[in-house]
Amino acid sequence: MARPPLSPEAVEQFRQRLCELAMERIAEHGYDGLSLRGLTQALGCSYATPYRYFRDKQDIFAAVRALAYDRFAAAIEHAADGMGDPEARVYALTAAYVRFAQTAPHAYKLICELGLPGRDEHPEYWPKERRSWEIWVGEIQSAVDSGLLVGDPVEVAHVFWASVHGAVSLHLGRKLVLGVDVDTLVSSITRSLLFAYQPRRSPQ
Amino acid sequence: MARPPLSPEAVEQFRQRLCELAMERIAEHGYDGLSLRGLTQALGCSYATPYRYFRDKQDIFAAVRALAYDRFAAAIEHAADGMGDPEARVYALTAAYVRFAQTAPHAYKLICELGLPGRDEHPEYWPKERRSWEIWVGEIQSAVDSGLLVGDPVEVAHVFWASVHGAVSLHLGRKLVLGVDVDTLVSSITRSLLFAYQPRRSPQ
DNA sequence: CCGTTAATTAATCACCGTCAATGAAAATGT
DNA sequence: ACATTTTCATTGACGGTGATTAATTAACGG
Repeated sequence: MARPPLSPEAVEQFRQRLCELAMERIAEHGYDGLSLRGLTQALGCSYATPYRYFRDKQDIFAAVRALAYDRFAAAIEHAADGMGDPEARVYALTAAYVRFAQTAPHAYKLICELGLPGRDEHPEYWPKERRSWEIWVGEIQSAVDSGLLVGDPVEVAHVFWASVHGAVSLHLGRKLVLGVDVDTLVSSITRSLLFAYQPRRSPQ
Repeated sequence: MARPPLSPEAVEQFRQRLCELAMERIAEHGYDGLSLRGLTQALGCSYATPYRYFRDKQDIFAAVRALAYDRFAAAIEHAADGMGDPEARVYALTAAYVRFAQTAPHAYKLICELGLPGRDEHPEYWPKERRSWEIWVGEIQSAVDSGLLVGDPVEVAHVFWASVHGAVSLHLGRKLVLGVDVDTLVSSITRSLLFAYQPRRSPQ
């Protein structure tokens, strides 16, 4: 005999919409550059409305981070599905990494670029960060198992990750010199590293 | 017959001290996270004092950026001086890059990590950014000229830069998995890329 | 209409950049 | 020694914006 509470779907929909916009604004104007007032204005609601869906601003940040982590993991998890050739799998993995950073630069910056505060205080995201890393190192592990690469999988995974991330980072920061695009750069990096870590008779 | 103005050295000293602190705070709390009030409080002076040494807040940002760029260029410019072996020169270059990021992480973040000021809005720093890049690509050019590496120097320089920057970026962001340190990671990367771009009989 | 919930508005408190007014400091001329 | 003059630095105030909460209004189902 009263107005019914919002359906859980409606709640989730609002949270999703807010997180999406918040993610963009954080990636563009930095962690401290997000204001509830500007956010709600762009969202078309009053600046007190989010307090029905989130405890406070910190809670919004937490939700945004969770969203970004989940998307990143999903983007690279099935990148190499259906590919039999080990080399093609590695190329697909690094290409998927770049594609994610290009199609969702805000999410990528949020994860790998901006050093978000609360990283040490909020350990609830350690598992999500760890999962992404395990997907990545697992793919490198398969490449080693298949005989495509040699070396300690963790070390090789770090080298690949650092190099690809570096290219993506420079691209997002507009540091790449004119005429160089990130796709060919990552392709060159992948090819070079595949060559460097290939199995050979006489170790270097 | 009056109180003499501050000596240029004293002025420069204050500006230096302020820029140093501002650099730290910008790297930690972001470009917009710097407040004159907190800055001056940590500096031990009143919040109006900086207006004797800088026009406004924008002017402070300009000085901080100039300082960071100059230090970076100086750090890598003479990294390979006195080394005759081309391979040793490349190792010295990447090692100097990492050492700068470790000893002056705030300056490094300001230059390569936080892309906030934007070289489109503030074109006065494009020359400084360009100079650093020219030092880097010049060193790679020498390696190509000496026969250590083959390929387009600009492309090779990008690959080396992206990879080393990626390792440094992950290190500063505390993303490296426990047990992996950035020095050995960059060493591995340098070794791998030197191997990948070495001259060989049968091109890949 | 009533009760309940959602959403908006108003209000509180804190902080920031900037500048005018004010006080302190220091060297010179007497 | 003292007053004067120029410069330095602090304080206080203003206009603006931020987060957050209390009070108010609108929306909906019985």
